[in-house]
Amino acid sequence: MSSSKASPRRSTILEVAYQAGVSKTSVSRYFSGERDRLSEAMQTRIASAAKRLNYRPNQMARGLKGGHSRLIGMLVADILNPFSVAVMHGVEQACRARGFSLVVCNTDNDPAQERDHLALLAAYRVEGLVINAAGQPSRELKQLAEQGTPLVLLDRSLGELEADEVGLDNARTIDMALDHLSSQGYGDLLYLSEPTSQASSRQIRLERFEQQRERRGLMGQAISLSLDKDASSLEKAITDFLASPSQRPKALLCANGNVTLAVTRALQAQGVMPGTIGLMGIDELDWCQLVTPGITTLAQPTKDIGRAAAETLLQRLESRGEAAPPRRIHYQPRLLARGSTQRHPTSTA
Amino acid sequence: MSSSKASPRRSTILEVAYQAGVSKTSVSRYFSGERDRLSEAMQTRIASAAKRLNYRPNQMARGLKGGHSRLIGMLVADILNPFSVAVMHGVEQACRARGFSLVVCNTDNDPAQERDHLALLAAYRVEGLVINAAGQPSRELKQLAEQGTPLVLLDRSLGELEADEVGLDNARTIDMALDHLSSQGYGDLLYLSEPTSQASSRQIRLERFEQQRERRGLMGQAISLSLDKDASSLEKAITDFLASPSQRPKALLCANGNVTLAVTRALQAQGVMPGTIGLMGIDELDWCQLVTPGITTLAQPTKDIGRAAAETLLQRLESRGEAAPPRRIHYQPRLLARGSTQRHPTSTA
DNA sequence: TTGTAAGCGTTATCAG
DNA sequence: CTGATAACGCTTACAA
Repeated sequence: MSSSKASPRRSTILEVAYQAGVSKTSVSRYFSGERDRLSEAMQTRIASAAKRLNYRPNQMARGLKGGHSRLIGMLVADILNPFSVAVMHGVEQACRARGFSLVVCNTDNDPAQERDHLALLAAYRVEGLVINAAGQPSRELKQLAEQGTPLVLLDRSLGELEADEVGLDNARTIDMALDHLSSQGYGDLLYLSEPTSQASSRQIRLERFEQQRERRGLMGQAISLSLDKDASSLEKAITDFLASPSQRPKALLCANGNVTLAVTRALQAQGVMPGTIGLMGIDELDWCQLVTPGITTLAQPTKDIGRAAAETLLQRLESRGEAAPPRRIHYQPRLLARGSTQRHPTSTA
Repeated sequence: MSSSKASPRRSTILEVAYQAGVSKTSVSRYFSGERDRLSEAMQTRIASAAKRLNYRPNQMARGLKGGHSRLIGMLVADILNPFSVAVMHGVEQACRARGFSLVVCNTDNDPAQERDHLALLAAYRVEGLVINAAGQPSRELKQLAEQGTPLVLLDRSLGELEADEVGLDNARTIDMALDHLSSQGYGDLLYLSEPTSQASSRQIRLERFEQQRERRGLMGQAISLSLDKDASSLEKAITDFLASPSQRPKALLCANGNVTLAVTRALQAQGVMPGTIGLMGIDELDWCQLVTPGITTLAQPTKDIGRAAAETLLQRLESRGEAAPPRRIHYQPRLLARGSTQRHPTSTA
């Protein structure tokens, strides 16, 4: 005498067929976009039966039969980073527009989680992969690639793996930063980056900085450190830089949004007044215009990047086995010049 | 003469069984956590065959047979909101820890997208749903609920729908804000909210504000407006408030992180100096401590909320059909008092 | 401990 | 235009 009304089991194609007085096949056709091959009468009957039963085709069964999961997988290195979210947003919209669903997995920059998630995505037979993940291509990833799962690398490239890539033009970005800083009169620069071993884009930026700084005859150095640890190492790096003797105006260049945040905090913790030192960051953040006197940034076109990634992937998907060479798409950043790289006119006179 | 090496088709349980010289069933058992019921010898043979073939069970097939997708669906109203992401992060971790995978769908606060996504999640037979979405329960959602899919509402409650709820203690949150503001000497308050029709939590906060403001004999008012439109209406509201004659110190209270951002921008655009007016927000953001003189906030325990949501859901899942009454879990915020609600001592003398 | 066989809900193939 | 029927890859009684 259980009073709980048994949850009306999900209806199947068979039940719809029965109610409509037609065959499974016809119902299947109705829901697979082949309605034009059914008589008006039949269409109506199926429609009403389906509605009455609240029928939805079971994707699991569909995927099983046809091998089409209509799923795209995405690996995100750090979901708490607004940049990643913005890109993901773009990827998702593009996928949806083409009838694919996106399953996003966050790896927290942890190779173990990355492997787990890849296994999961493989188990669900995703048809393609957008990867923004740590370091070396894991065995899992290579296998997926070998098995013919198309993949596009986002913001990072994985040496051994030949795949499409979408991201920022990192070299050009550094050049733009250097252009701006030196045109503002800064001649002694400290480049601050997160550890480069995990991400190729970090490596490229750092190398380019060193190379171009030298070529342009600017002073300074580049260092990379982990932000997870206590802030002391970062603060020390900044203090040392500030204390070092130099004739030329000093500026800090932050390799990404995380660094910009950490540096801004460190500066504030040490009571360094804005204007004492130049400050510029790669990646635009909500608050960069807000904190006095405004932080100059190079903004990535996150939405474009996301959309491009998805579209590159879906194109591969459509032209299976055509073995086109890998595509590399690199976007230009946009300079948002603000007060943090404006030297005080008063001190110039 | 195609040179493309045909992508080695994904291997199946049958192939593994064949290679290992055993039956499908044994392989299935091996991968379903029933290894202890297999002889050592067999385990080894299966293991090596599986590895050799790089075999992974097909979740689609699994789900089809057993009805267990091991999938949890989550609807997020606005993925670009850091609060949502933080909560999502918590949900995801908790799900993963219990062997479930999370499929996140962003609705951009759009009922149409919400319906689409719900249909999708239903098609993939998710076993449970975490919902943080707009307005009225859609027909889709009701049907899912009726069909017995457990769901937990996050940060918002949906009138007609009886479901578990996890979120902030909104009334208490408003009270804490009022306590803090009045203890700091502010006596004329403007409460700024996004439109309340979509989200119950916004409604509760707004009503509570009006009620308590009056009860405490404070001056002021509450208004709600859309942030999407041009900033002018917000700026006007603030200007009017500032211009209105009043003997008592004025303060702005922002209903959530989005509002805090918009208000901070508006204040800056109008050149209103910090200290001229009090400022406080619900939701902590990366930059609140950064913008001078630091913005006072009430921080939500996002991770706890996310975890609680997932765990409530998974518990329901385990105790099917026990028809326990809905659970309501409400968390307390944490006050982070900063300069923006510190009245200038100098002006007090 | 191991294997056999019957589905799970769809789609694809082939007839009518 | 419509409908049987055989897969798809896996789990799960039921046997042995």
